[in-house]
Amino acid sequence: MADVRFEPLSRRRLPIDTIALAKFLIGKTLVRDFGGALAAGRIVETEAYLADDPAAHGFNGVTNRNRSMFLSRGYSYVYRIYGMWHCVNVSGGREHEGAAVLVRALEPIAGLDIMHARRNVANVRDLARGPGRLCEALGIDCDLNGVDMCAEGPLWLAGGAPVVEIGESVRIGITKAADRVLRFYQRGSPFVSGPAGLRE
DNA sequence: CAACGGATCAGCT
DNA sequence: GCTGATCCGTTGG
Repeated sequence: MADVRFEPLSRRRLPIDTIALAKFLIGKTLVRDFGGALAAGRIVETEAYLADDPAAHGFNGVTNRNRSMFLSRGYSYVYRIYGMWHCVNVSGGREHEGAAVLVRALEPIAGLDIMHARRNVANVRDLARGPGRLCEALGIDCDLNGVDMCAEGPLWLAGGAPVVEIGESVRIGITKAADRVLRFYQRGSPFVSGPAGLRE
């Protein structure tokens, strides 16, 4: 029987609106199960990628890579970036919509020894501050693409603190639609990625 | 602290 | 061929 703190969120609790989902996920928990050993972190930073959004991988329609973005909300979309890293999203919107929320940073809360074993950094702060780093810390790769994150399995979403102060900014590292304010973060958290000006 | 280059490859043009 | 939802070590102010 799993720790009650990590009970999966039910799909009907996930907002259908993708911007609302990106904000909703701040403060929730991302849980990774390595066959019995758990690692988990509190989500402190997200970005929304919308259906009519040139920066979103689903903008030009379904491809083999982005297929899981078009599932109903609450499934993982994992892809490889810059040859050596992975990024994990939570699919958003209605089925076939092609929206997603990128999980950009975590505050580690469980299984820190597991994360340290996977990432060669001294500080807890550097374990999962950034989308590539958090995937490395939690052992997330393309094998975990398309999993149901509203049920216990290798990767799922659980509850968290109900209220946090949420900051907003433009998204990081993109060139298309770079002026849209679709990044959300827990204001003031040292576990948020990006320059200091984008954490306040 | 900011800027820059290297690592490394799937997906597209 | 080129680009990219990144990270890290090094260099310079």
